[in-house]
Amino acid sequence: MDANFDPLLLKNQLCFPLYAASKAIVRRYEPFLKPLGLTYTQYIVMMAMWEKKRCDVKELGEAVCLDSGTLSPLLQKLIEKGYLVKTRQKDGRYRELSLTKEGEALREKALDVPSKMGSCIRLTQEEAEVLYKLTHKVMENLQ
Amino acid sequence: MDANFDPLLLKNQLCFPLYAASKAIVRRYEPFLKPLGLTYTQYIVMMAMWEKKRCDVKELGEAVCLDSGTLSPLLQKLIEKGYLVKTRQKDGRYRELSLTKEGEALREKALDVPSKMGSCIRLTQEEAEVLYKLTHKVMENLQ
DNA sequence: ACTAAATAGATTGTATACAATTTATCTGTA
DNA sequence: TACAGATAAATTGTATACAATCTATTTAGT
Repeated sequence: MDANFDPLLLKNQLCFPLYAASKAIVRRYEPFLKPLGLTYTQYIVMMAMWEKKRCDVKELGEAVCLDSGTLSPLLQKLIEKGYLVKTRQKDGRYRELSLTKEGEALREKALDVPSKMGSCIRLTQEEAEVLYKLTHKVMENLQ
Repeated sequence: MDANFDPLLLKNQLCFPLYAASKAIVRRYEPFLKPLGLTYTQYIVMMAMWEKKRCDVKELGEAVCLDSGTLSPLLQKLIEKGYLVKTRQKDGRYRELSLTKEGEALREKALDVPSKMGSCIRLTQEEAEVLYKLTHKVMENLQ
């Protein structure tokens, strides 16, 4: 460790560019998502639902890394937009979320969002793979 | 491109793990920052101020990638905590931000935060460097 | 069956984020 | 010197995030 190394300089931070890049990317998504009537977080939730078709709030929260404090009002908005429905399950503590016809149909309109974003980000295939692996590793390793 | 490749599966997303990792890291910072009376965003702003000593709101915003809509109320909180002061400049459109004695002193208490976080994240030196470079590259390339 | 502990989801309170707008001030030009 | 346009910062409105708490329901032990 260099005696002159300042651990509190912004340019010496690892987490700050991660945080800034994440925000910049979310911001860049918005024009592609606006025509679908979705914010980025709503889009993530819809991706989880397109995959699962039906699930409870807890399972959804684990898939998208959000707690009920964030999900409850966000799901309410997706229900009001007509993309999801929420029903009570036999075990009255659970709610079952499922896609409406409109929610299913929205997937078609979203199909080209990933490739549009891909060309905005402009990483090589290899760089993207390394970044993918490292961010997953951060999530797994964090303690 | 594999015909079975589904671009909308969460596991095929590059941005989602970046977004999730960023949030997880910010969450992990909080217990280290709580004793300093700072949130993560406030800590980023204080790092910029420890480096610059004095600057206007626009320059600070560029350093930390935040706009005046986020900074105005956040700076107000740091001023109320006694870490910063804000004064009018000759050009009345500008405000000069500067550190108070307490703001300067806070830096000493923050010195071990980076190493504490480093051991939470548990990447090798090389992995950290690659991640650092790739997140910077994303910021530069994004268009 | 009764009830304490556990669990799922909702609510509350605080703090970001950021687009869009507003306000205050300054600058360039006729 | 007016004054239109530009610029910095603040405000407004909407949407997250998340810790902490609350409510409804179920489960386990007796």
